Amino acid sequence: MDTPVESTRERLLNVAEQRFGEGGYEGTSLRAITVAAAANIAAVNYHFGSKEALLRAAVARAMAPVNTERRRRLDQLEAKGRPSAEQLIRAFIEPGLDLVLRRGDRGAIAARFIGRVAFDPSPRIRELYAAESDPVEARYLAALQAALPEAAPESVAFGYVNMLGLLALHQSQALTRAPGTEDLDDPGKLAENLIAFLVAAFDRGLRA
Amino acid sequence: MDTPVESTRERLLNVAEQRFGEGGYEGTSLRAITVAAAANIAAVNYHFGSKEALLRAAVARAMAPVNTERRRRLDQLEAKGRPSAEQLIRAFIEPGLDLVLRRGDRGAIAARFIGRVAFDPSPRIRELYAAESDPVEARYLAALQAALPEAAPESVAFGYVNMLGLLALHQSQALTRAPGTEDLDDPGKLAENLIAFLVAAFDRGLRA
DNA sequence: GTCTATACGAAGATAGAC
DNA sequence: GTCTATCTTCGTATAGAC
Repeated sequence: MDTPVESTRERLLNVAEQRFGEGGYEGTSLRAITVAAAANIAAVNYHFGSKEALLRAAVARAMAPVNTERRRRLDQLEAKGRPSAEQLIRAFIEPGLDLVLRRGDRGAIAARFIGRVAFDPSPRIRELYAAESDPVEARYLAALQAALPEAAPESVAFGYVNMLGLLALHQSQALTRAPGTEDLDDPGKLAENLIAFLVAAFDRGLRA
Repeated sequence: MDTPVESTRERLLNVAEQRFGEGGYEGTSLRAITVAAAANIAAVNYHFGSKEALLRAAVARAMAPVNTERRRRLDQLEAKGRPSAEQLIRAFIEPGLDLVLRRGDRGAIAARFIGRVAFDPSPRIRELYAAESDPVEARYLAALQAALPEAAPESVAFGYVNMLGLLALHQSQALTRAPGTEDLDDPGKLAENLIAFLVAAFDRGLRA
């Protein structure tokens, strides 16, 4: 087997994912990233163009498998008829947490990174995340509305925002859990707890 | 009537609340704050000691009325017997959103600020927020557990984290709402929708 | 006690030589 | 692709005016 050395570009993306997830975008210097990636200060500018473009590339790379899996599950569910709210919530949450389930620490780092980006204080940065998750968002909203015909469209949108927010919250805490919730470090348990919480809220907590 | 001019210290706190809420802690420079507050660059260091100490003072000032009101409501509820989950959730959420309800734009700025601090990428900063909300947290957890005797303690803690997260999410969006949820700009409607969402999730979405 | 002017070292970003 | 030089802006510290 080969042991292909990671390219400078890949090392920069890996380190950026880790450091941006730890300290946020503004709180992480390019110098810290390039030192940890054993690259020159100017390498970021060469490979990506700017600090923000590096972030954009890292978000796109981290979100790609999540979006692919969500699309796949939606296709599969819709091929069988009208999906239930629970099926849709599961199809949304599990790909987000599978990052942690299936890829170990590497995936947990990616999850934390994604969660942090989704909650970043800067609108510019949240828009990056929104742009990456937009493609499937409209499909989820339409399917959720069909599954919950009695709920007002604004209520369904409200529930979707909450689902996105709670997923990002737990993703961003993937490596730093709050006291009293340590047993949620098991990503499978966390997924089931979160899905149960959201299903109850969608089924009975949305207004007409 | 007097029209007492705000002190430099007050102007710095007001501007910090606004700018930190807009751009985050790392994304906001002391220079931007001092210029907007018509103060000298060294004023922050003189009045507060450091940028972080300014943040700490702003958090304490913004959280004080929220904590006072939460304590008052808890006292009142517990004087009447064992409060329900819905009563407890309401007593937690409403003071957080009343910032917006009762104090107009000034309150919305404070709410956004608090929401952003609660989700800051830096653990140091989140701890500032946690330290300010800690005093009432233990009382809420105990009361929620009593209201939901069949739920496991970890599940109650999980629900509490979610409640805190969703409140912070909607607080931080106080001035920048997502498409499709504009009508939640009415803080009263937002509060009722959020409470209904959480009550359903607590009552039927927590595991034993 | 308050506030101002000024300076320092670290960091972000980029242009151009190699 | 890499490295160096350079410009700007950052948080902080200090000396001294009012």
